[in-house]
Amino acid sequence: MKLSANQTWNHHVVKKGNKSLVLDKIKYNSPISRASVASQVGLNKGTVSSLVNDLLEEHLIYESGPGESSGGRRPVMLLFNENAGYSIGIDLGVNYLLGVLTDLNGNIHTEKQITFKNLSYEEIETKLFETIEYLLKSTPECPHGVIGIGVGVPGIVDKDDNILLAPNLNWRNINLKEVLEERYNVPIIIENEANAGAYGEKNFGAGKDFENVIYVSAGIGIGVGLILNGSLYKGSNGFSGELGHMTIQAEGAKCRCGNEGCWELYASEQALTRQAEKLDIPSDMQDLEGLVTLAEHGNDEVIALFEQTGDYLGIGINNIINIFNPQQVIIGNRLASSEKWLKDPLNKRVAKQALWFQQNDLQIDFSELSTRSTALGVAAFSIENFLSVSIQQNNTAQE
Amino acid sequence: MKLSANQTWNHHVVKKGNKSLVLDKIKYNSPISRASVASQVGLNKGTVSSLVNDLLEEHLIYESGPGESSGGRRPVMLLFNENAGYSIGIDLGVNYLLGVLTDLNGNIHTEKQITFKNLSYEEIETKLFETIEYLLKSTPECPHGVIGIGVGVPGIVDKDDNILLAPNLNWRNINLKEVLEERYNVPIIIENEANAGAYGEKNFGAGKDFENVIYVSAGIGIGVGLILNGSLYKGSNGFSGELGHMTIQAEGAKCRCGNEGCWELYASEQALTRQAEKLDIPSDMQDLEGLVTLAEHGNDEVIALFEQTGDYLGIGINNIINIFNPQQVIIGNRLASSEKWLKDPLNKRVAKQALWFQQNDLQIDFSELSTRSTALGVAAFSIENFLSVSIQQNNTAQE
DNA sequence: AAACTTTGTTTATCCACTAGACTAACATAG
DNA sequence: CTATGTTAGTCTAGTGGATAAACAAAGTTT
Repeated sequence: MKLSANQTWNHHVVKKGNKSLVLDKIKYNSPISRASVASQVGLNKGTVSSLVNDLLEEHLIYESGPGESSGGRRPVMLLFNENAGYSIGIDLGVNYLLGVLTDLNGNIHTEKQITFKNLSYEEIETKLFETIEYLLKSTPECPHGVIGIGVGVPGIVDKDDNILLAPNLNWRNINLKEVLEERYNVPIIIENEANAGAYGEKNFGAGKDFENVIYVSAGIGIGVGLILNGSLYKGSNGFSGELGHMTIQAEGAKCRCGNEGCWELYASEQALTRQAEKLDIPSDMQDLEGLVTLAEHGNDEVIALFEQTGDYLGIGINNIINIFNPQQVIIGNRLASSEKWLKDPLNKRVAKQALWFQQNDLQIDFSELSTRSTALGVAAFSIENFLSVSIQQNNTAQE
Repeated sequence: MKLSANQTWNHHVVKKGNKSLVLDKIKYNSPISRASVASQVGLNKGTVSSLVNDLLEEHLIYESGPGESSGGRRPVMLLFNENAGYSIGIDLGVNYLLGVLTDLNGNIHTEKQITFKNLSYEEIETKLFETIEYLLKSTPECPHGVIGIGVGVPGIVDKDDNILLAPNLNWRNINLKEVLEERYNVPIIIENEANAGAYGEKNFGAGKDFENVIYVSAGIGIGVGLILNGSLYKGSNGFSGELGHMTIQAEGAKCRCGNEGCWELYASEQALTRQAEKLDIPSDMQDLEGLVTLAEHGNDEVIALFEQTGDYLGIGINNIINIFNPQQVIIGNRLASSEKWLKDPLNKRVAKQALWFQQNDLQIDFSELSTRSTALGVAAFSIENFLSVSIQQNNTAQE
């Protein structure tokens, strides 16, 4: 928990902080008794009892039957009520839309995916509404209902959740947040796809155990989500992580961004398919899915292409390691499906070039949530927000 | 203020937090009355009175005479007691040693610089002791004496303040912290030179007003200090910011680190002097100082060399902007002395290539503290540490 | 001089945490 | 089955620090 700027410290803050500690303890160590919470968190038994009662009233936790005795009175076990509310997360891709309805632990309750091509903003908006409403209808009865809707988009999102630019969708300056807020009247979060993916993996996927995680979203382009000291770093305007346009080849190929030698010209899906055009393969096999099929069938040229891409991925990841000294780098998004061929050349490049001391305690993994990282990530933002606000509000709402 | 892991919230924390708020208010807005502190910080008048009394007892602040009346009783003005203690900061360079004694506001009270060449570790240690003892002797009488010693080194420092590797000094695995702790019995901080420089500029120099500042220490090599969300980011083992070994030219020139095309091969002092060797200039003018002199005299070849270096600096800084979306990038260390010739090509490169939205609210500056960034930075670490610990201790020490 | 303002202290009250007593509910030994 | 010991959870009194409001001090304004 962190204090917002210019806020003073008082008993309110203390209670909120401790309540959050207790809730977290229960969430990640359930089932657990009040006594164990007290001794593990370091709070007094009475304090824990009182906070637990609050949390029970708010339906954020519940009591299950008595647990095993360890030589005395049997404890009442407490569990996090993952069904106290549900969160909607939407991954809005360039030619697909993936919506999930999750409980408060990120378990998927309903999932809906549609694909499309070359739709206008209005048409996509309609599809988005349909998806959200489908998910809303599928929400089970629960104390808090749908606690928020999050949308991950392949573009630049500023501090006020405005979509400044989504090149592959041809969007500019779109205030999707306001539209959704008016229509659904729940908290809305709009976030860059890579940031969301990073948050998804950090909360529910491969990054659960680490504090410094860099998520490389390798899709048509490359975006990067930065989890530093356990929380998402967004930069001063929300534009951090544009590592796709990091120069790895001075005086290299021209990029549409105006720069030369950008990483994503060498290591993205786009780079892969462009190279594939030069090969002697059927034109309907020149997309990622086609190339994967060909590689599965042992096409050496295509496999070499994947390996080259893996190598270039390694160059950028080596830079990432030097810059951030992370505990973990996760490769996600579309290219993660080609782990099989990317992994070895990537690891080889890093092993060869990364400074020796950087290679200790370093882990390079592929996405665990696969195509769901982003959708689960934005769902996680809402959940996080709900839990902290909920704890605050009920503090003041008490008579 | 941030809570350390696994700590609970109680009255103590509240008091510490508020005391810190009050002290900061006085420090950065002095002279200021109790009443103003209360209304500006948002605390009750009585609370402020009590906290101010604590701070007075600890000599961290003092009362000056009465201020101007604004229609009622005249206020008693409070000021931060910058002379409550002094901090020693040492910049241990490859061939020089700069020591400063500063007050708690980073004002330099005593300064001592020596230069040397090719000394062994033991010899440098002796020089270091001499400098420290000189500074200790020059410390004025004050309530808290010397509150800490910090040393900035040109190398890799791990989480435990061990100097893992300082290539240009030929040091490996040196525990300077322990040596100094035993000898001087005050808190010791060892920090990488770039991290310290970043902290120095953030606290006392060009970066005072910003929360996301990237400090590029362009010396023999390149190191980078990262101030993210107002505090120094060190990575999971303390090895962040090795941007000197960021690849900007895949398949480029070989670096001693084992990698190819590292930034510092193109944009450091080393890069500059290596290029200078190829020019037709006297060999005793081939170091940075000589090149500066030649450039001052209008040597076109040398000026072109500086400009090329500025351009390459721009490439890396463009990467930095894409990665961090900072409010400010500061170029410091030895190359900052050549601002005159580096600035334009650097800015041109960034203006041409950085994404348009990244260029808003972005400032690229050269060091304000010039050669003193690192020394002041390590001094600042001790000060920061002293003030927070001091506030804590006196909380418990009260009878 | 009287009335008003502003500063800073004091007092009473409130809130959340702690320590420790107490009650409840179990296990185990005899 | 009873006595004793152990663990879980609640209750009570006490404490620390914050707040609100009254009050005292020291001005200015009319």
